[in-house]
Amino acid sequence: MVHRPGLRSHEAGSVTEADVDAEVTVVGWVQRRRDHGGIAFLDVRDGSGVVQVVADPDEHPGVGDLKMEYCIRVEGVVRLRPTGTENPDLPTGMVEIGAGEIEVLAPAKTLPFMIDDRSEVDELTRLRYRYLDLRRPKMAENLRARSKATSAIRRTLDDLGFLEVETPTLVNSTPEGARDMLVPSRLRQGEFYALPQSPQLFKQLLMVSGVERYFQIARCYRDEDFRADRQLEFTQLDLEGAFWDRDDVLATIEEVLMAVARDIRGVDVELPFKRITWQEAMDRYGSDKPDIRFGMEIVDLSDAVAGSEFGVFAGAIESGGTVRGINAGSQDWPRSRADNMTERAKELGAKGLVWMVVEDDGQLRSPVAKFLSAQEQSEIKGLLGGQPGDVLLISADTWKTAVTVLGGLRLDLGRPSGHDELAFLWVVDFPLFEEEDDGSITFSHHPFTSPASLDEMRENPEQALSKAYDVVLNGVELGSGSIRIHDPDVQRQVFEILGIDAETANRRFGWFLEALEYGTPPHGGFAFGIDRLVMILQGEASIREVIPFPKTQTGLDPMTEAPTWVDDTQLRELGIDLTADSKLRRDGADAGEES
RNA sequence: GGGAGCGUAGAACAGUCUGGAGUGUUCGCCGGCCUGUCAAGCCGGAGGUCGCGGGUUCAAAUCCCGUCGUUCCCGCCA
Repeated sequence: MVHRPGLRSHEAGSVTEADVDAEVTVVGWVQRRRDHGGIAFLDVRDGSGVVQVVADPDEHPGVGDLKMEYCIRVEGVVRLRPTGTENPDLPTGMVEIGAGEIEVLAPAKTLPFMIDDRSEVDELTRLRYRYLDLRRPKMAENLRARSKATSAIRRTLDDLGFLEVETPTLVNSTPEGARDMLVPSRLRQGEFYALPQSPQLFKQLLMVSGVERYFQIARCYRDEDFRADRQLEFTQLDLEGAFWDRDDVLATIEEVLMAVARDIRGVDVELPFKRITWQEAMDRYGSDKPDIRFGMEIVDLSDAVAGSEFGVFAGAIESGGTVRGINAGSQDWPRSRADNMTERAKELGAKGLVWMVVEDDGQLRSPVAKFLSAQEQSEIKGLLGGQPGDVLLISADTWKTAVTVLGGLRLDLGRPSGHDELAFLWVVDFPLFEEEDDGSITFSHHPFTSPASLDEMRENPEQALSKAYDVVLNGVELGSGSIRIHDPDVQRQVFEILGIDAETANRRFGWFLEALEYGTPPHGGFAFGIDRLVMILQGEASIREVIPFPKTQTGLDPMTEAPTWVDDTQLRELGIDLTADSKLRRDGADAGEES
């Protein structure tokens, strides 16, 4: 099947010197009009690029009416631009089209904002007119990149013999993990579906079903607060393989990610990706998703200050905590900056922050210097490699808080702003469980993750490792996976450790436990966020830039104004009553719209 | 749930700290001129509920309180 040209003979961006003297028809939007009175230039843009059309106003008296973003069709003859007027910045810059016939296919209203990459427009306005925003070259390129990503994923997995299988998007709600997006049932009043947070259990069922290699480009939903890299709905590559162990999963994901990076960036990522254990990631970078594009690693200073007279240091160590530091390098360090960093440290959970500046003479300038012996100061400086001008930041706290705080400050102070470099990283050997604030135990990945060792899980669950792994790109968690539990008895034990008693487990997951009873192959898989991946590959700071129609931080689509109120008839069918407060606001909003 | 920033013409901003007539810049829009531009240029013009409500004041875009919207962050996100 060939590409059908439709109304055009040539794509605007593909007209070249080879087409000189050819009669061509191009269609597209008027990017710019430069009207010199006796001659007028039109930049005509379609999906492929821009070509210059030259019109004589005597022959085309209407050319002056062609405003920006008018949709037009131009017939004409391709010719070389006169010497000296070529535009080397444009792929079509050697040629132009001498206009024969110009037809307005559709006029355009005055634009709410300029369709170019130069103007920075408020995001609310962009989203209200997203269809215009998507015409901007950068956004059009982001759409294409996204398509390339899914295409590379499908091609790679198809080659590897994977089956693309769709799983339901109306599923059971589960109270664990993220808040579910709920959908009320009409046929079963009072009951609710949930939109899936991931196809987790269905893909495991597919392993039981004999689908040995499954994938799906799956829309997933989590009803949690927004961030620059979080929306209510997002798209994941979800995959699973039977008779697999960890390295089979990692190698497959590496193949996929390499293919996507190659298709979008044109670079070959080095395989295999680096690997780091969770413990090492936390110790060195204070994060389970380290950005390894820069150093500024966390250093353990506990031994150097164990006997210190400085109560903050000594106290932390005596109570089982630790003292850690980073060398933030050469920084301007006025009092205000120091205060800001201290505030930030507190925001990240610290009680305070010790800062030191290495002076030209090697002395440490710090509010706490007077509490530290010369030897302690010297050891701190030595361990952190402090050179004159360097700022040293030290946190004394529990291990978790100390490394997390320094990890956060490290990102604030050292993280590269762009995404030119692609630093993929596997984080492996995650803990199986983690402790909640109330002391209870919860899973760190999800409750279907296989423990690394059954004995360890039973005897020492707090320390037990899991067969879970994350892939990280430039400090962003792209996704995670694990080898799953395929033995129903092990699964029941994990539920029990999590405080889910047998009766509850059977009620909620009995159907799944039963499925595991029928010869379930060992299996494992992975899921990564396509939005986040494309965001980084495109050098964007927010996933909204690579999602065609995203929502604002309060879950609003400014264009369609979703979500909207529904009337009582609809609610009655669903057996749902609004609270008095919601009703008031709804009826107030309705009245407001009518007036 | 909490913290911070922002909200002034169709767009992006300056003006707000230190109150004094809606004062200004760039782009767009309207009209005119212009035969080689490519973010064309030149001349002229229109366009404002300073988010909204309240307060202080002789006087509020500016100060105070509240509220709405938006962005970023903390919590949250298996």
